[in-house]
Amino acid sequence: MNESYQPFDIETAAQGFWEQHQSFRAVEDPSRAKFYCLSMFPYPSGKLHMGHVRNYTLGDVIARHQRMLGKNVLQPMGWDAFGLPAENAAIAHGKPPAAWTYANIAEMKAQLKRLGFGYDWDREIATCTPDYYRWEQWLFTRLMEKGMAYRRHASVNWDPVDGTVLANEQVIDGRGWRSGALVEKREIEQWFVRITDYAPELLAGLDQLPDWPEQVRAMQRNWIGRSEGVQIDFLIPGSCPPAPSSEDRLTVFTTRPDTLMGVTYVAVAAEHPLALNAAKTRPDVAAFIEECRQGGISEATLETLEKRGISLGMSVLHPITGEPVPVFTANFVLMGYGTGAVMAVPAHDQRDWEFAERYGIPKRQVIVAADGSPCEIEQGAFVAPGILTNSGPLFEGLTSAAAFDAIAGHLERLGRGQRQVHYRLRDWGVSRQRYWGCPIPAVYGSDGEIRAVPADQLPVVLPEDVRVDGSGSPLTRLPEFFSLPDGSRRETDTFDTFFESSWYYARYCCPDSHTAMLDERARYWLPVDQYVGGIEHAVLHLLYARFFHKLMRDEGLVTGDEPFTRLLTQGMVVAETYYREGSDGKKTWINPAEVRVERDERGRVTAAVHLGDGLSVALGAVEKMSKSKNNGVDPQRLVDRYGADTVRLYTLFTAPPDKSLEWSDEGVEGAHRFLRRLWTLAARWADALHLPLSVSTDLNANQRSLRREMHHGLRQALFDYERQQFNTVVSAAMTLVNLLYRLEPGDLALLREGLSLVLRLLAPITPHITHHLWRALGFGEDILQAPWPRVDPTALHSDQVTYVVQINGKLRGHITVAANADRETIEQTARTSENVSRFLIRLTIRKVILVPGKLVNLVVQ
RNA sequence: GCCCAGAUGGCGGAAUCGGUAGACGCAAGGGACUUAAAAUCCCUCGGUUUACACCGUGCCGGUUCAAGUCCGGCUCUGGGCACCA
Repeated sequence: MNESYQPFDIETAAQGFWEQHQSFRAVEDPSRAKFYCLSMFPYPSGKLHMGHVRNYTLGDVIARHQRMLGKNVLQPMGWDAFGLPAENAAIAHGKPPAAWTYANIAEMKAQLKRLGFGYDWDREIATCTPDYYRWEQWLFTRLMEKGMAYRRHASVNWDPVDGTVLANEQVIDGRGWRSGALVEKREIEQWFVRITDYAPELLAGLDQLPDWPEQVRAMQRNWIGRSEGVQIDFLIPGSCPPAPSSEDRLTVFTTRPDTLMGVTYVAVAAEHPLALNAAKTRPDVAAFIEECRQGGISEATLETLEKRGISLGMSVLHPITGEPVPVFTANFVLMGYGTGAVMAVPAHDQRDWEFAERYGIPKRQVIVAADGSPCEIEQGAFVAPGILTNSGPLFEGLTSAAAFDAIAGHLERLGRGQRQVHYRLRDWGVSRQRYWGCPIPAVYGSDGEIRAVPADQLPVVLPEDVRVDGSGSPLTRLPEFFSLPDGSRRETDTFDTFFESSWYYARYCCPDSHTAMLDERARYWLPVDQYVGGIEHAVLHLLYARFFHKLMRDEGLVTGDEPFTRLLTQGMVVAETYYREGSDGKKTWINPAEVRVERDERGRVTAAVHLGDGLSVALGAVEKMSKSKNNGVDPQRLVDRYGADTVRLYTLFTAPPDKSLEWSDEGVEGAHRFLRRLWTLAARWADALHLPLSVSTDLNANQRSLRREMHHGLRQALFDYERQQFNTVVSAAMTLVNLLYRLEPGDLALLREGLSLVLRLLAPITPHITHHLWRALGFGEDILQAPWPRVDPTALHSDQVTYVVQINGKLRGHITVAANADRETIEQTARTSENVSRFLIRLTIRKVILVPGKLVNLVVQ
């Protein structure tokens, strides 16, 4: 066996072995338990980044672990190939998006292979191919027929200079990213899918997902945002009550009907009909509405705006008192949520309070604290539930909860209100006015009718030979695409790219099915047993995919209600940032690869120096690897230098999967050092291990103790595999290797056992080196086929136990007693042990806490 | 602004059910080997202290024989916010 570790030779050989044996080809086999392990497929941006490497290493470790446990494993890979960056590249470099995308796919696929991930490449998918997207077009036409898809007006970001719709990402400080023009909101007709019809089920289903992180379920729960409230009508004076219509009343939705008696104004969205109506005669209102049209549509932008409004100069009638209530239009009321109008109670809602302060609107307190504690509403809103006051004979003195029912019931009897369940979740707007996406399969007839493209005319193929220049979608300039012989016009919008990523997990089961979206193979493999991906997808992607699964279920395509049984959300990869500040205050960011840090004698970083010019650079914050901060580390450079196993080991060892991973070059060096140590250990004993075992199975006391340590470490590693805490799996493996270094020629049996354990424990993590050493040490042909290791319970047995002795909870000593010692003996030994007894002089023992096998705490006074 | 996380040595992190804080690794310091360097091996490594001991898990308070872990109140950092994927 070679004395030194040569990762490139053994990694190439191992990958050749797997390819030759088709080790990762997944074949349906009803007689075996299946395991479907899926990592979120990448957008083919050009090169793998460290986030990909981390994601796919985690997925591969889980897949290989399950394979060694004997499961029939499916682990596929593909490409989320539609999207904005391809159009940006087309604008910047004049490359057609399709060519750019396919070139990137080829490059990234080679990188994935080089990292040794065990994918079944026969099932590879690229979402930009008609074979794939035709089926989501087909599903959409089914949704159109069912009324699940519909058209309505919705806001987009509009760049008035480029004359194009902008993504939120392309709006920077309220301006278009290329033109620099102030962005406006524009209302256009768009396609929506009724995800809100499934809101109750999407919410309830979260309770059926015990193996999802609670954090993700909480985020989805809040996103769906179920709230119980009351829809309340405020009549518009002068209208005719006996003939109710939407014109004679202003309807608001509130979750706090108990505060109804404290309403001092009503606010409507700038796009609300009442506001638009007032604008016809009021130039100041028209100007305010115009002002509200400025700026982007993202919620973060809208919610951080300064709260402003203007009176519409009209009043509506309070549904119970009949008093007039002034109406404002305000920039914080969203037309898209509820009824686009809210009742305002400044005394009991902080936003209403601030608005009232600003515009001199009275505050009327109608709730007091239930415990009688004072609350001064001039200092701020009192938002907690409490006891009603100033609320008239019907409601005075009720609790908030009782008042909810009493007021809601009263309004219902009056015909002025109705209890309702609302969801924060909005219907999914799927239209994009972009080129590089899946064409929406709809046609607008010359008769004005909107039709779905018939199934036998699918797919609607996206033309790939186009010029993209950033001024609107090229499809709208391609009559050969949109103009149909019968005079009708094809839809030129494309789908949101979340459409493709919402069902790809199912298509991997049968990527070659040409007659149906999914076939019976999907019923074998689904649901996905383990899904791995970034926490940033906690809400949108993971909610849309759950929704799509239910849509496909209702089409009879899949069984089961949820697509992903277990979810692992990995943290981000972050790194140090370095910069230099120019005289104009502008920062130039310097890549960590070009920087050397200097440390003081205690290892603290004191300075950083540019490798090029030797001059100092400033240290920035530790941030997510990004182009803008130039702190990305190219995984390819590391693979080239250390090999795939080192990169895999490092990403797993350096942080727990769900936490952010801070990059360190020295850490990579350390991971590599460990693999060299493993190699050296194996090389040292390779010849001896090939001899027939002559060592007796009777172990001496020292060997029994070593074997106990070994199985203790193994137990830890197996436990951590189950809970997917791979950083401590690696720690346990390192501890085992350290232990094996202490063994001598007389311990060959232990060495053989220990090495076989360590190699199998590491096989999912560093598959290449373990593949090689398994064969080199004569354990077998293919470590993938080896049985998963098990703890030998007899190895763990010991007849002595060490106890910690505390006095009043402070550590004072250790004692060792027989494993079967009784309570009396343990206490006696603890009291009289050397380090302990001197602390007990002149003190009385009040109580003794004994935790069996662990600890004695003497409570003294 | 709203929702969700996180904070432990110089650094990444460990501590499984409330029971020895700092496993494993990195960096640093000292030493061995070497003509030298690299590699490798050995020792030290939270703070104060000669020592005994005391202090120490973001901050303030509480529960408990015992708190990094549980409870209440904060601070700061990060992720998401519906057209980035």
